[in-house]
Amino acid sequence: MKSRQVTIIDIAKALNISKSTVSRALTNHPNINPETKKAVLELAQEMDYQRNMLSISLVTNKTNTIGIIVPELVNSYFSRVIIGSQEAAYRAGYNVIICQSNENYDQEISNVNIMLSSRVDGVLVSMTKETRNFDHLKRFEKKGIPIVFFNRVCDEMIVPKVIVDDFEGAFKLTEHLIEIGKRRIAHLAGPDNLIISRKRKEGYLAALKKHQIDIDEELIIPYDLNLDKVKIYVNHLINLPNKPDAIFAINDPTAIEVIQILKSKKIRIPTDIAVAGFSNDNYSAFIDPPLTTVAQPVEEIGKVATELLIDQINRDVKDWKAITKMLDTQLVIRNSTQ
Amino acid sequence: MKSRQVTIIDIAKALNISKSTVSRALTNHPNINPETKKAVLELAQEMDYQRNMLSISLVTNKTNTIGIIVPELVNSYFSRVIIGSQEAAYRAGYNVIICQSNENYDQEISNVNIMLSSRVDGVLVSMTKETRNFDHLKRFEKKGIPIVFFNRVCDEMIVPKVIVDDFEGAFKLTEHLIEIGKRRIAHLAGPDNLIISRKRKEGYLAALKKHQIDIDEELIIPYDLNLDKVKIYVNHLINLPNKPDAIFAINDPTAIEVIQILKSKKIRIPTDIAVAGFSNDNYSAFIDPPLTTVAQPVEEIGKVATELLIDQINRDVKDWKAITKMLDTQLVIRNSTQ
DNA sequence: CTGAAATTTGGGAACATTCCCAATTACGGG
DNA sequence: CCCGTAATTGGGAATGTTCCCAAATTTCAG
Repeated sequence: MKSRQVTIIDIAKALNISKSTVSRALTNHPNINPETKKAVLELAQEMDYQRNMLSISLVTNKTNTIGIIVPELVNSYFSRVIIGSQEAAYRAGYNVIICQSNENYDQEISNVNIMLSSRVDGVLVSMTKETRNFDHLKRFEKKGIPIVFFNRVCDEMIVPKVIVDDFEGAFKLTEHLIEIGKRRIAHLAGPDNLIISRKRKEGYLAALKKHQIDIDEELIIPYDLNLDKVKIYVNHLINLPNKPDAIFAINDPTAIEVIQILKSKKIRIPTDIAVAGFSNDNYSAFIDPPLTTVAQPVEEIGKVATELLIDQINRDVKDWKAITKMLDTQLVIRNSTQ
Repeated sequence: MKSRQVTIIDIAKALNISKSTVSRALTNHPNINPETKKAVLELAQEMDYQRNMLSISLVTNKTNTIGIIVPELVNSYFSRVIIGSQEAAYRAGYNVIICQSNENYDQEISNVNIMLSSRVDGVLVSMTKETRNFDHLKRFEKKGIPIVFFNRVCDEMIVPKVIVDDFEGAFKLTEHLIEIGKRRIAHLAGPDNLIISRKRKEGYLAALKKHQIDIDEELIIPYDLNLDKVKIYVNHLINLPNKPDAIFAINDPTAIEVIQILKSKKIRIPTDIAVAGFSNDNYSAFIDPPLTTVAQPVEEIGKVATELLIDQINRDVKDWKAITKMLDTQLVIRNSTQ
């Protein structure tokens, strides 16, 4: 049971002045006698007054808070995006509230409601892997609350988006695998409704095509990003009559899981099977063998998305701009492929 | 520029009833005609009404929000605590706002102000490594806002705390190093003002004493947790005339850094020098060689701390209870020591 | 039918603040 | 010393909601 906090009215009464004057003193308003201001400031300090953002937000219709909706936090990718975002937000005087959808569509809807009732000034969203209907996200637009997508973006909505060049990253990576002599390159692909999954797969296919390697559908496994299933897929792949000599996983956690499984079966990496991931998560360099992957500027994504969002917040609805920023990736070659 | 949102008054006007009635319909108040309620609910849905938590919090003097102040987020330890906390908070109907102090005392003070002006119902705090004065944290207590410490706790304040048995963890770990035949065990210790640093060091010393190994002060290096300095200390240690045969680092990130440095110098782990850490961060199992460490139930810490906090929030100030929960650790032996 | 009780509704204060407009006070030139 | 202007202050509406109390309406026993 929180006790009542000090208000400007308490200060006003104590100094026998009006709350308007106290408000002016506290907000650097020009129309105030410096002496009065000094007295107010001193008493405020002494009483340990803290302004109540709730009422300020209520009257100004601005909370200086942005919301972030991510599928999960255990994944280091989203944590890092949040770190980048928080920093940019903090610098611009914004707070951040974070909601996890746990890759669950209904929870994403409930997250939207939380953001709406908290009256955030804008939201950053990366959708769940099961989101196929976007009505809940369109509610932000309808209410004039800017939304910016990152990573898992929504094609249907014309709003700012921050992504990386997934096609090119996957292309470079696959080409690298070909260059080291691999020919039967398997791909643990992501769910087809996510644009990043499709782009990465397209990059993979384009590289094979360029090097005139026949596409073997058997080597392309659509996978729902549930790590528990990786074992099944890897087992399936290595028991194929014509088994792969490389596995390109949709992301680093998956690739690391693949490595663990291959190691447990005494399959040599990369001699027997090379393994590569995507994202360059912060421990990918340390695992054994170190993982070849495609680095994304993850914190940068959070930062850019947040800056885009705050810019949007400061515009009038009719001046909203739907820029899509595509950031570059970088191939990071480590021992899992050489 | 956010546009005006739908309010209960809009609904009231549309249905030609009073805002009180609308409020009752929306809050499951018993004194309302079911028909009226149905009409209100339907219209609210249709107009996409979302209650304004700002005004609700203002009148109820309750935000259903807890604040978390942590030194940093890059560290996987704190991220994991937050995951545990968020889950427990969410289940109890609380939102979470997170502030990073970046291990900086002044920023911690500013974080306190943010929490105070956001009128959080309670706070979870893990202090910076430089915090030696606690006046800013005592302000919460003075204002009747419950505070719960975890990991880096404050001795001076009699409030709930959640810690792990650092002494015992360090003791078991050091004993393990002794059992595998190591005698000159170095310790990269944390800052002395942090209780966890002291406890871990005491555990280390107690194990040496139990096995009648002389304490060599030269092997105990107080270190400020700034990873960049690890290289200097490791270099110093391996250039000692009587160099160590094991290094026990205060935490996993430090231990991993130590491993990288030793590997770069072609020092064999664990044959020449064994390495151990503390926390069992989520990638410690994957590095090469896999790191021996002391596992803490990190998510559990966040969960327990949050539950303690919410319990405290629901009590009257005079019924506050200052329980300290000590959770158990577990020695995880991996190849970096065998 | 009547009147009392029960149900349902409305009005308005309260929450802490900002901001506009009006009122008061201070200042300075003639 | 007076009056116009500038500086400073106060009053009160507004923000969106809850909740108390009173008013209105309905229900039903007699």
